[in-house]
Amino acid sequence: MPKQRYIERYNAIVEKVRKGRCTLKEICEYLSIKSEDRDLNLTISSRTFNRDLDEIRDIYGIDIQYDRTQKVYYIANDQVANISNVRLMEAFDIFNTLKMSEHFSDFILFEERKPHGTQHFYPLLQAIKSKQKIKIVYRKFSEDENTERILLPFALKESKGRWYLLATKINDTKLKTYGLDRIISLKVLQDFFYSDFKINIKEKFKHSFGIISVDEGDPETVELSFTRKQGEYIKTYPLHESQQVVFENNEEIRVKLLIYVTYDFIMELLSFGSEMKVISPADLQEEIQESLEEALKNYTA
DNA sequence: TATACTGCGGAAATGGGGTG
DNA sequence: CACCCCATTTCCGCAGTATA
Repeated sequence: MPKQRYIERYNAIVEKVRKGRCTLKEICEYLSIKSEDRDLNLTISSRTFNRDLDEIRDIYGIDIQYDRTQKVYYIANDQVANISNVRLMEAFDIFNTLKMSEHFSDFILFEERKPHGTQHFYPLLQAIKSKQKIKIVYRKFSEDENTERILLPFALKESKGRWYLLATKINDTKLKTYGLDRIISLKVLQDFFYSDFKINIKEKFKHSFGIISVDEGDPETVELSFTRKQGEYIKTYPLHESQQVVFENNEEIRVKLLIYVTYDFIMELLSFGSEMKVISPADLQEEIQESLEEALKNYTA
């Protein structure tokens, strides 16, 4: 897979242009410096450079434009593009590092987090971009047998260090999530689809915690009280994008979320143990309480 | 008019699969 | 496992086009 070289190049170009406006010459110089650093050859002709700009626009959504009057390249839509794209680039970087690691495996020891499924990352991205159907062999979380299915891919989503494919089955409008690490094999079909129903992925997941998508009901306002120590941590790594600090003193930090109360969210809450208390809503409070009491029974009985 | 962009053909590199 | 063949990917350079 010779993908890794040009993805590094994309990253290097974006890195450079992000730092400030620059001329083509400066970008080329930057690329040759990078080449020496990484012992690669990233230098390219202007033709390839232009193709790269198209690709970067396509994949990252970063629009690099040329300003004729000043003869410089710059990022046109940086304010919108920023966060999610940096994230995406990080993902690509990790993906590449993992790829590269095969060469260095004796010298660099990666955390054994099982990056299974990342090999499907790029083909999936291609399929999503060009709206091609895919055929996958999938091993369900709960079952042992593998099933084959044809899907219409829509998006990739990251949650807790894992990647998921959001896709629908044929003749079905319900969006499902598939863990990339549970996709045994993947084939991109030469069969294109037209999505006649609009799925607004971002909107759909705006109020969900992880990867469980909710089709019915409304998100709820959840208020949580953390101990000072845990609260500081939560402030730096918010549970959810809607998280707001409503109150804090020396003992506790309270935050508010607007979120679908799903199974995985509850599990997350339980993992805080005594460091966290649910303030509202009442039924969630009860549920957590019951779970903890159940857990306690395992030791007192 | 100078500079940047684009389309296209072909060369080189890469990877998969088959064969002995 | 080494080797070769073929398909695909990636890239370059040319030549023509667009833009200020």
